[in-house]
Amino acid sequence: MARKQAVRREPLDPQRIYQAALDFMDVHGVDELSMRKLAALLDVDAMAIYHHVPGKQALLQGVYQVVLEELPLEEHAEVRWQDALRTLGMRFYRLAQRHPRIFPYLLSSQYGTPRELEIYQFIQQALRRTGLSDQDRLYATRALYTFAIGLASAAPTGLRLRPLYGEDSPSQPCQSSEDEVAFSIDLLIAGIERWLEER
Amino acid sequence: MARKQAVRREPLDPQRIYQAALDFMDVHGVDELSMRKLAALLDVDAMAIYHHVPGKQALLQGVYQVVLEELPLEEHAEVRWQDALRTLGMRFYRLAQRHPRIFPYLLSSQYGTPRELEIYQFIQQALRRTGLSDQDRLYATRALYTFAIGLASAAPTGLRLRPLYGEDSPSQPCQSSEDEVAFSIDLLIAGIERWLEER
DNA sequence: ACCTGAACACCGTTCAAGT
DNA sequence: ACCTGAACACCGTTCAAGT
Repeated sequence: MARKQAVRREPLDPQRIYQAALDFMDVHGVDELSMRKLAALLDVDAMAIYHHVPGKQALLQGVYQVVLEELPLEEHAEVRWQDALRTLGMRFYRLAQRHPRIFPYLLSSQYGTPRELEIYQFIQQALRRTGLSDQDRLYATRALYTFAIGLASAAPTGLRLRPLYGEDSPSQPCQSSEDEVAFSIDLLIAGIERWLEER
Repeated sequence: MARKQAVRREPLDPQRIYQAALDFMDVHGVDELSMRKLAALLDVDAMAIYHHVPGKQALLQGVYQVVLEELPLEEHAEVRWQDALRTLGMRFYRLAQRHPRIFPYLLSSQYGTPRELEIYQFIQQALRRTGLSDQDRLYATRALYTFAIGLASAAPTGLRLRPLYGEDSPSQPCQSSEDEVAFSIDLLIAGIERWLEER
């Protein structure tokens, strides 16, 4: 007991709190998390957390930021914009798949994180190489970003239609796959290419 | 007081409960809703609701279904698939705009409603007219549906990036518009058309 | 500086009881 | 059949106090 207290005495910073919350939610789901349980997990009084994180909303935002930081964003400028976007999309999909219980929920919590902005700018940057007009590039960026949000929200649970189909309709779409996501991204890229040809 | 009780004595059915919850959440947001407040709104003891709706999760699902039923789905078979999809997309966008406080949240509540399935099948039906293979049509349907979810989740709040930009960057994307959504949908449609040309 | 503990104003939900 | 009211096991958060 006294031993346990002695073992862990780093003084509880935001990163450690976010990480513990993330780990817990990955296992138990978003609804199960409470400030009190999280505190117990960190071996600390419930209210200690409030000295490092302003409240629950901020906690969830912090977790979201931590998750998004798992997404690699190095830019290789020599790469075709099509490949840059395809890679980003697939990575984003895999990230959402790694955290299926929390991604849809975090997306709904209205306020963005800095990392989200970086992703947005990455897309914008890649599209700069297409020669689209400013207006069209803005629109295309948002189309891609919107799609990514849909992907994160829907992919983990197979488009949320699982409970509506009977078990016995194997041809129905109950699992998303890498193939499918690649197809979707290519659809958007092909749309942009066609727009470029016709402009 | 006794008068008030006399005025409203229809005996409280699920539809009326869902509608009251929807109206409340449109004004006050999702987080503000509680079973107790909803009961007060319906002029009823808190626990009366449980005789018509199994619990809060079911309540939210019911509300989601009610909202989605606002989306018109009549099929005009003679219309080009491109136009059918464009119309559906724009209507879905406008619906999300009419309920900006609740759409992103309802999307995150994991389990689908029957109406969601109908929308999915509407898309599938429209794409049947393209001549895509079964596999490709399935993929394309899901790409479009995924995009719709992103739209509903992101559009109401301007892609959730608002707080990340300074007030003073007018060129930045803080409002989605009909134009922009139309552009996005056309991008996906163009992608499908190109796929058809190349197959 | 960092953490604690009691307290406040709520929750969703169960269950026995009322009419 | 439909509703009520008390009770249970929780919440997030505030605030004064401890070390």
